[in-house]
Amino acid sequence: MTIDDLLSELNDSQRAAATLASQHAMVIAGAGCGKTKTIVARAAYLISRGVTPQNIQILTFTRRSASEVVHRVRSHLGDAAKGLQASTFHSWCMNVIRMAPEAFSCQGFTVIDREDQMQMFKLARGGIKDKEIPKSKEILDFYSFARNTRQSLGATLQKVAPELETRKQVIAEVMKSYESKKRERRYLDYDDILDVVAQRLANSPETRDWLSNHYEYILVDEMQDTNPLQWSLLEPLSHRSILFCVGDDAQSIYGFRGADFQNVHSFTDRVPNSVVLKLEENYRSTQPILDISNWLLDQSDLGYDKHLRSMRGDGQKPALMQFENEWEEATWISEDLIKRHDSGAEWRDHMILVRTGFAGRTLETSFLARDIPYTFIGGLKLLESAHIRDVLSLMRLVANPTDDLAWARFLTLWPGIGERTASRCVTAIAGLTRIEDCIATLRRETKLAPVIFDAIERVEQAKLQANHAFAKAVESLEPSLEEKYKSQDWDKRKRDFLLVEKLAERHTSILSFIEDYMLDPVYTSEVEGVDSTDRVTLITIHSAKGAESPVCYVVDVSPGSYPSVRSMNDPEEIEEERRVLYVALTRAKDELIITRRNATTWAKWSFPSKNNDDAYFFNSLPSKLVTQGKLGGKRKPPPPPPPSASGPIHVGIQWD
DNA sequence: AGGCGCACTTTTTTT
DNA sequence: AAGTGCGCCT
Repeated sequence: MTIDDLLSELNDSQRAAATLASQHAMVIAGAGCGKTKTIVARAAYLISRGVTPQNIQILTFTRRSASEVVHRVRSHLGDAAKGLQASTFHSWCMNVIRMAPEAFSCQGFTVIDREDQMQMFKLARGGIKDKEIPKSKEILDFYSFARNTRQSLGATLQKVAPELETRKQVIAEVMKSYESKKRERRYLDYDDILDVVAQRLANSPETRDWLSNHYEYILVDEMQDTNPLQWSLLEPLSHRSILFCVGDDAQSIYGFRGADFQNVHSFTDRVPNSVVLKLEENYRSTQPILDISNWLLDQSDLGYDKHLRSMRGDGQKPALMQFENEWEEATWISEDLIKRHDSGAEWRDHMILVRTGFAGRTLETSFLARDIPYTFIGGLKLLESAHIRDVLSLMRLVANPTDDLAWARFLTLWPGIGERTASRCVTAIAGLTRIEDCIATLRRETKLAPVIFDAIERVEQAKLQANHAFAKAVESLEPSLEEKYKSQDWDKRKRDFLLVEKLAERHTSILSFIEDYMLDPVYTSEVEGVDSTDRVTLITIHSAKGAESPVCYVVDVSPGSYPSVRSMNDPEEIEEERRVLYVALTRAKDELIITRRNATTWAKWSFPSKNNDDAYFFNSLPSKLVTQGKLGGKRKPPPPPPPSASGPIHVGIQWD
């Protein structure tokens, strides 16, 4: 296929965007208006005009969209597209750091995830007995929000938790302690990965020149969800590289991570000599699906100024189904899926959108019981599950002996060693950077069983090949792990080990393996039923950005859930909830099925003061926009009364 | 004192 | 699924 064929598939506005001359641009595009298509065409166009693929960096939100973009450009241009890079901000920065570890002073660092961070905050908070300071999870959220918005702690607290401003000093102490421990142990948290690069770009003209020389063009997808920290990566490069950003203010759903939906509007102020282009024709959905989505935005006081027009024309009205409770809802969805599959539909054409990972669990159970093949995106990630973390802890401490979170986890796997003993061992080896020194010290000063040292040494000998190291680690830990998980799906966990070993084949270094899968998650449910690729997608709305499906179920659109009871104090958060629902509704191509149920007892009970019904987005939903499903909540007939007593009962063994 | 098993609660959203 | 709290055992 030639570039002209590709361009002729676009409409005028898309083509104008894709073939824009060398100028910074912000493309504002509604849901389903061909954002990905335009980015693909832009990249292909640039390459066809002689730009070296290596000099184009595409930044997307998830690894799925990254690989999709590259795949599509390749399918149009073939080998000419070789070397084209698309990645998430995090994996991009990680690659940059790997290109020149010395320039960023990041040799031998271990990337840590949220759970590790929380563990550290827990330790940092531990010494303080004040009951009024927030939980470690909250402090972590404040910390990360402050860094992503590049605000001071004071400004952050004022914004997200004004009632805690008087506690600022204590909270600051906890954060300082976290930061110094993090440095000592050579950890990089998710925010560090971006910040390290951002700091160098800001302070080292040399680094800035070196990096901007790499990129003639930077293409950014989902611009509305980028935050100030991410902007501090783009801005310095924009002096030499040309930015091409695509986004939709109405789909901004990462405010909790510091994104501001206004940023697509302020683009021309922030970037001199830039243009704004708009894509307004929707090719994804039929008009009735867009009618309800448009209606939802119209209800907002914020003027989104969005009216999606379908190029596909009329279609089926969305269905709104009412249920008594979540089990009834899950059962109906499962049975509806089976009905569709029986009449010839493919599983893969169905997507179930949920607000929380937790909410997916009931559906998961229901699918498992009925043998409906599915993938759950946004659920538990393979490398985050307890048994894999156990094994990784041994690999981590070998790769970075100052990693005492790993030491603590590894040591407590052995019988007779609990938190206390482990922490004493960790103290004994504090500051030692060579694994041999750690082993020697522990042998001398503690009474750890020799098998423990054998385990470490065996992994040490295999550390130059990640999959071998993993296999050795599993081998040594298997007896302990079997004991620990024997009543908890041990067979399934055992299968996961083989899978992770396979994933590790592509990697030599342990640290690069861990980095990669930390930033590039594999979900636990992708692992099961590897045989079939025809599966239903169960997905959180936040993970569903950019995704689409012929048939979409949007689950639990009930009072108290949209907006969520937790957001009702803050008008900004309510608006974000509205956008979350908007994203969900606009994923559907042909059929949209919205389910809801009576407010959960949980919501009513834990937030009794809130009137869920007043804020509910569908309160004034015009009935002509949907087909009301028959009320699923038919009450069961009352059970028959128990029979009355009919004489004494004799129980016991039969005597002959 | 420290380890460990058991019952109980508790879930926003992600890199 | 994992965290917390409690009480028993070594």
